[in-house]
Amino acid sequence: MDDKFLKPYDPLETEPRIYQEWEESGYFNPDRMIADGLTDKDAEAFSIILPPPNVTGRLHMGHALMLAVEDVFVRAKRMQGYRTLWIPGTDHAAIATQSVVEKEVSKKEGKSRYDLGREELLRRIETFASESHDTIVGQVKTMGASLDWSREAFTLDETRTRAVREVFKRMYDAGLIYRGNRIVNWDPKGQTTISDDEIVHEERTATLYTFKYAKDFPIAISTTRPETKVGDAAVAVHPDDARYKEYVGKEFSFTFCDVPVTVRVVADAEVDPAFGTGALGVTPAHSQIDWEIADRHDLPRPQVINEYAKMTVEGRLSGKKTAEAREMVVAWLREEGLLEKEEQVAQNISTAERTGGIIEPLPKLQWFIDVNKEIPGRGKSLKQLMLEPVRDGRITIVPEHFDKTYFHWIENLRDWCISRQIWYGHRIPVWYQGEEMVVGEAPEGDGWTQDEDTLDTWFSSGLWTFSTLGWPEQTEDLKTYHPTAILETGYDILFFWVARMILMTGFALDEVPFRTIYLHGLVRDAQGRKMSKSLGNNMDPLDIASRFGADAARMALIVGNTPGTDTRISEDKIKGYKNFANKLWNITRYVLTETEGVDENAALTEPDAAIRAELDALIADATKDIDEYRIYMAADKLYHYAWDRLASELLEESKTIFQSEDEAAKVSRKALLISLLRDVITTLHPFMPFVTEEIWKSIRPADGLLMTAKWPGKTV
RNA sequence: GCGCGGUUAGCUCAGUUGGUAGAGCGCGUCAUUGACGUUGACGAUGUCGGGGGUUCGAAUCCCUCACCGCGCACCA
Repeated sequence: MDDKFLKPYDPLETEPRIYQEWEESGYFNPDRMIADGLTDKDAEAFSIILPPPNVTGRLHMGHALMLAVEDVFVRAKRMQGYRTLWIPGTDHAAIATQSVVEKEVSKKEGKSRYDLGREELLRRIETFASESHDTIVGQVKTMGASLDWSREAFTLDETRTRAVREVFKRMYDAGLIYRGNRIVNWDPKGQTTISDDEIVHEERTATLYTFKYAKDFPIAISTTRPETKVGDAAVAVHPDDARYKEYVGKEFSFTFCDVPVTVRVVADAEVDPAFGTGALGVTPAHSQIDWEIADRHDLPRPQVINEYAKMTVEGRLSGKKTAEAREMVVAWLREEGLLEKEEQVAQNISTAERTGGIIEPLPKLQWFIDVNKEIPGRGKSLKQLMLEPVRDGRITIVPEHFDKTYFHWIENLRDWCISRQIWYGHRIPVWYQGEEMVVGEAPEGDGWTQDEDTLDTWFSSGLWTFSTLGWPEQTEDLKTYHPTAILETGYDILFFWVARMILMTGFALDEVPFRTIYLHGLVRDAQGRKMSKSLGNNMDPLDIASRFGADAARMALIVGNTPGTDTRISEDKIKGYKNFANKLWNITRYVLTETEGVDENAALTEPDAAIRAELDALIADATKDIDEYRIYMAADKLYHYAWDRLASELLEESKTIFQSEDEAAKVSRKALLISLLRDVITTLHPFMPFVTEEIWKSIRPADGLLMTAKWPGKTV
């Protein structure tokens, strides 16, 4: 027996060494598996593309969960003989990464991005991104992820840029991408537009003011933003509202807080006659809903607020911030005796997810993807392209009930604003010269200027399953591994990302990006709180791995964690699985000691054969659990078998047998123990790859790496 | 407002097609030079949120109510 078993299992010493062996073997790469005859070249493919972590710093426990779950599937399938590929990568995460670096620069040097300039800021971001990348790769390896590093991708590298430009051009040519002047979500703090999904609603109390524009104006209106009223073009009332019927169609001009304003009274069914005075002051340029009302009634759209959330009108409000302007307008209303009522109301305010800035709806010339337009030659819209595969079962969501959330979101989807006024990211592939415009690749010759804006980061992540496989080239990888088998990610990015992948893949490849969406929940602390910097309850996967081992962290994240449900993690739980690793270690020590030199193929006695059959049944069960995405159950079953059945019962009763005079029983039991241990270690490998691999070296020294061993009972 | 999920042992959660409730942690008692104290044995605690229904039988299916959490939308 190996001397190493005389000491308790030491994950810290073992894990990095084992990972290095795996990497050096080259077997994370399926081509190598095939070349060495470990995988059949005609075997069914099984592929997962790693959701690329943002290069914004370090990984957290949510990433550790993602890696653990995906590695379980990948290792199990690899052992079952599938042609298995798991591709790593990172995401440039445009807006997220740029804000982190901007904050840093502002804190350390007191400089804004405009002080640095585009080129210098980009240089800083790239340095930061590359450092983050290296940290992240190190962390991913620590967790034991069996990723094929030879195929690593980055959302902003050359191949991915080619894919982005190609999709952009095809969508543009299909008339799905258009440039339009529309009201967008402007983040004055980040100085960029953002999509609807990047908005976070915060509940606050606000004052609702009820007043008339002028003494001789017949209708009172209510608003929480009186400063915007200098940009009003209409007052809208419900068509059936008897109170205001006589005014519909009439136009009124007056001076409102030094600003000349003309409003028309219009009838619009969207207006709720029961709210406030039943009359709505319409500010087309600074409210989404009002913009739509303006569409219906052909109203002018005077802009009165700029990109810095400052007033652009003449008079006393000129150049004032909106908050200050609001107070001035209220003061003016009081002076003029126009204010009728003030009340406190609860209000959801829109803020930008990344910067916390309060969103200012502004009309701007931006790029959009039309989700409702029929795709030429396809007879359906992008929206339908997103709905159909989930409806007809080509894509399954685990857990299933999330399909309702998915449908609900898509049905309410509006055109996707894809241009951003930040500098880090894929620059919009459009070049201008005078009236001319070229889309796709840079045109020859001088005098062309590229669009200043960059693309929403989700545009490039939407291509991830096929851009990582080399598209638009028709590569072997693309043919073999696409569609991918599983997309495993957090339910919180179902819309941001998952839906966009279905959209992009449906459009570009007329295919689904994956067959199954496995959604994991949030990892919370022992008290059920979200992990956050401000609470100081973050767990660092590296720290956990160094104290308990990555195997223990993986088990703790997987057992009892059902898809779609948040999970709590505590050091106690992780410690429990560290003990389990040691338990396996000691089981091995006992079996090795007792079975030295015995015939492992000896015939089993009847009772021993029954025990062997019992494990076969359990493994069949656990295999089915893995196939049906219940890895939390598979892990739990194997854990209990190893500890409660194998160690506590079978090993204990073996002691009696080994002390007895029954030689046949002894021989049989020894062979049995060897075979039970071998299969327990094998089937636990996807869950606890390090300790099982280390044990394998001692129990099957001639059989190569456990990661390439055959899964008992099931092959592809 | 619309939608989704949850409510099971002190705590955290499993419970796959309906068949008289499970795990981990914690707690209690006992054991011990044993493969392992990172141990073992034994033990206690449950009107499975309330009510109703279907069924021979419901934690599980249906209806309803309550509370908690989340998502989307949003009233100006």
